[in-house]
Amino acid sequence: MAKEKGRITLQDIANATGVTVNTVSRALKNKDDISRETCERIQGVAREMGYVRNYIASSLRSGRTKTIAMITGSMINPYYAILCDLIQREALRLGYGVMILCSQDDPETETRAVEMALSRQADGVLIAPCSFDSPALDTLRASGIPYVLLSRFAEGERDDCVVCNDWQGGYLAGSHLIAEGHKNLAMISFHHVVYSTRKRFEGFQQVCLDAGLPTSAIHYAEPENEEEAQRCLTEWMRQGVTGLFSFCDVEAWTAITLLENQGFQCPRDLSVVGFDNILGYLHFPKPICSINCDLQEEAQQAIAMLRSRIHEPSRPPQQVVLPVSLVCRGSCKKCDA
Amino acid sequence: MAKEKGRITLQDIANATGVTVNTVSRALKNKDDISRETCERIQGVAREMGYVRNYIASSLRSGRTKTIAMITGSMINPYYAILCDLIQREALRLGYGVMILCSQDDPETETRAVEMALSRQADGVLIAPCSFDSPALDTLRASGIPYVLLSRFAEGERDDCVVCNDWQGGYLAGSHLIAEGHKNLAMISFHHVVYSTRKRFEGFQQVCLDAGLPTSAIHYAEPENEEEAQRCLTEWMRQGVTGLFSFCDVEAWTAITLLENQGFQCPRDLSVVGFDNILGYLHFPKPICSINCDLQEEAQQAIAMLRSRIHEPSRPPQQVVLPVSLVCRGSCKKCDA
DNA sequence: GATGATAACATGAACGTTCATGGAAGGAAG
DNA sequence: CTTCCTTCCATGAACGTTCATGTTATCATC
Repeated sequence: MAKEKGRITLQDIANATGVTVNTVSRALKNKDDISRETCERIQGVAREMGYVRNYIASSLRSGRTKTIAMITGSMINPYYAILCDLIQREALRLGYGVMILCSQDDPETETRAVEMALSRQADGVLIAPCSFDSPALDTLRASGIPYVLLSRFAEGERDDCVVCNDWQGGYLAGSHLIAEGHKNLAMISFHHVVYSTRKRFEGFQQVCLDAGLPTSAIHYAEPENEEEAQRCLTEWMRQGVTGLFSFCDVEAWTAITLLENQGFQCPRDLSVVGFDNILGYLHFPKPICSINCDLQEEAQQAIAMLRSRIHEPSRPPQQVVLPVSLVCRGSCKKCDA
Repeated sequence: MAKEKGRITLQDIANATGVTVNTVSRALKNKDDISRETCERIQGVAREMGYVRNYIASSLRSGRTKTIAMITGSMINPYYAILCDLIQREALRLGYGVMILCSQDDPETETRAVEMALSRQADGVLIAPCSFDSPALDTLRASGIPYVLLSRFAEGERDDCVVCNDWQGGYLAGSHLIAEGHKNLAMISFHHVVYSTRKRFEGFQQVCLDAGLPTSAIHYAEPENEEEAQRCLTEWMRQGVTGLFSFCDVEAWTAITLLENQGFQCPRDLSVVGFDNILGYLHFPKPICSINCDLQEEAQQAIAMLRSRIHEPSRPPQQVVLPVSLVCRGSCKKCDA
């Protein structure tokens, strides 16, 4: 039954069933214009012969590859790894393949990634760009390929994007620390991811001001490395800071460890709130309060938006901002002072 | 210069330069049979027009897609996320795209993933299968597509594979604990990944026996969930276990946290050695002794092996076993007893 | 100056699908 | 019986590239 060499093609099935390739194609796609029995007979033979559709040939003719590209910084970052996993899961469910491309936060590599997506004729691109003035973004916009920005806002609202409510997250984090009685707070962010960091701090700052804290009790730092962070944290402890908001969970963890190196303990000496709630996904049971964004929701929304863009290329850009919530898990305690 | 609609094709460049598509194709591939000046002229015009090769059309004709599929359980597991990142990085360097497919350790989804890889005409597949009797593996073998097993041995050495030395890792972990004076040891593995778990325990057991420990001082458990793990750990502490070898770092962390819930501390009450050394990649500074395998080496070897299989489909299967080493970071201390 | 070799391109077909039509058979309506 | 409409399938072309094979010039060789 099977051919001598290579894979089974529509022609092989056509020969075996006595119809033309076109009829086989339509039958396998369950199109109308095919009698029920012919359709079932053809599908039966196809299954029996172990046919798998050649998407390359299919794509060349139809112009659709049923493949999307996901461009992110690095999957060594658990946040992006989880997001990629969820994106891939949703895509597979819808019959899409996902080509994952990591830029390593390097603009040149990011451009190569975009070119790879274009040359592979991806139906669309999901991208968490390195920065807003990324040349890769320009290439993407100029190419005409559908795309959706992830986890980052673009300026001017000219792009489709899905993002969590960074501002609200910062507000919630601060509000939790304040509710626990803390009156001397700080935020730390190791890498300055322009948009997210700024928005999170703005929300954090706002709740502090709303609670009547003086600006002298609202600290902020963007240390370049662990040594700098160490010095910064030590200084904050000396100044009587009792509540810390960290840009993300990984960095919260780092901060806690750095503090423990100095003999401090969390939450005894410092209450800490993180962001992303990745520890929930990672099943690391170490309890860290965090701001949770439903990444599965983010993944599904992103793919839905991309698909709508694919089917309606000229619709106006949409921005989806996902709500966040506080997950309280024990890295915070009531302030004694 | 640009076309009205759609992308630039070889035909467009041919029209612009006054040669045929074939000549353009050869020029862009730097083939011989093209004069130097024509070649450079064509490449210049192509660059100017913003041409990107349509790999779909290219693949249909040539039979090569320059795309590989990577099938793994889940990228929520940092170990696989890191591996995927490194694989992708190496592939991009060599001009390959990577379609990443996660099986969620579900055989049915894994089969869908293999079918996706086949239908997309991937040049080859890297797979860390759910299990050895996975039906997806049978489909893969029957399809004739080049593939390499990752992180898992197959029985019978009939497949190409790249794996780290699990046995040696277990031996090293045990040897470190013994060198620190521990005489009552245990190994814990939450999920029983058949091959790796068994090999790691065999190595661990061997070094214990070599050191003259009685079998009553070599404990082992495969708890199904955290409650069971909790009971198990508590029991071991009661029995005087002072050294623990964990299947992987994530689980080591879980174990440590479970112990801390009971008032125990690491390394004060229990010395712990993990596996995979993912904390090094994740920049989580929490010090955990671990067995390190060079994942970048693993990624490069895997891709090299896959490419050699692609170019020489009938060569005998190869097995590469990568050496491991102990990374000592402070979750162990000398035994007081 | 006839022969052959080589360089530099052109020509036509092919990859496996899908799209746009075409057209035969059968039934219903007038 | 004609006309018209379905239903069901066939025919031919097309997607953009690459492969195998032709076809000229150009130049050296004897």
